[in-house]
Amino acid sequence: MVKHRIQQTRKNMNDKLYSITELAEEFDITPRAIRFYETKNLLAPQRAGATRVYNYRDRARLMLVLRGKRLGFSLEDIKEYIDLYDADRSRSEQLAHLMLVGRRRIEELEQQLEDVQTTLKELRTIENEAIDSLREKGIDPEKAVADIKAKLVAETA
Amino acid sequence: MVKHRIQQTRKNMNDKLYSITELAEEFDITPRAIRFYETKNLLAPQRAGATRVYNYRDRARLMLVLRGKRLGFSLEDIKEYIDLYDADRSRSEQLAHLMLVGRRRIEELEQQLEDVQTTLKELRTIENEAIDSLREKGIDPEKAVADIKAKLVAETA
DNA sequence: CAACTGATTTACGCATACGTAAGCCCATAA
DNA sequence: TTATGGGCTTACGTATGCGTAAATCAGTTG
Repeated sequence: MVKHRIQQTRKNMNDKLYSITELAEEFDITPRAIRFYETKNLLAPQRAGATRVYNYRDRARLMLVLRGKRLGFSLEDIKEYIDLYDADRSRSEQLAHLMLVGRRRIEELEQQLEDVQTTLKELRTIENEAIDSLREKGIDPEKAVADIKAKLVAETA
Repeated sequence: MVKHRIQQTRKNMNDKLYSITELAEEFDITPRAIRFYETKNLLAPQRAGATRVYNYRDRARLMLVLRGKRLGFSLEDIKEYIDLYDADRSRSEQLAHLMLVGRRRIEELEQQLEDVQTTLKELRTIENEAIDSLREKGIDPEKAVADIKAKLVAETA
């Protein structure tokens, strides 16, 4: 029974449809951006008349796009990446192409992984040094940070 | 003696100066890009007359810029990051600010680390599936990839 | 039925990150 | 001395990734 309920739930999830603004609000982007991705062939939602209607697959693709953006890839690169998912797996030439393009991406990402780890180390070192310096001055680092933050917020207003 | 020689070597390394094209060629970018970074205050080489002369510190900064770019950061963000290195460590307010900005960057990079790892997993899965599919078809995956690669190179020419 | 909400297209605008001349200066090799 | 190889500045051009009207249209509400 429980299993059945879960199946139902998941089915409902997968059947769920989204408007462009729903997706925009969920991912904190503008409808304009979503439409722009469509012009770049990153999305292809159904239409109800002229109105775009997104299903869970469209939503998943959008999430891939946004992750790609966080990684600093261009929309063109992201398209190539998404195409890897949708690539025709029947022809062996396509499979080989998939491997080729995928491996290039993997190399890039391995470099990026290294860069991120290096930078994280550096930033944590800087942070720890700052904490030590503040303690030596008899200042509570956390309080100092909170104060600065409050001050910056105040300046914004 | 050996130590002395090492010192000498390092001293020579540190004293080494570079022209703009030398740096450009070393990092596979254009002199124009390097000059552009300077207009954005990411670099500030000495001048011999009008000619830019870069020392090892300038070179290190350039490397930081390029790593930031690989991470997908804007030049403005990169400047903020570099400024963390050069920040005034004497005033406690500066130290607190350093912590604040550094922590924001750390959060971003932790998200990015997660994204990179997730994407790498997905790509490796895709690659392995492609390899399996090709093997099932009695095709040597490595040869297939090499063939596709050669074909694409041929098309370019 | 008018007004309001939310969606669509078309189109111009804008910041980022350089590319690409164009024109000029300077040094060194032939 | 001429020319050839950098380097410099100024300035306009360009691709990417949307933002921002402006005008329109369909559906809902008072």
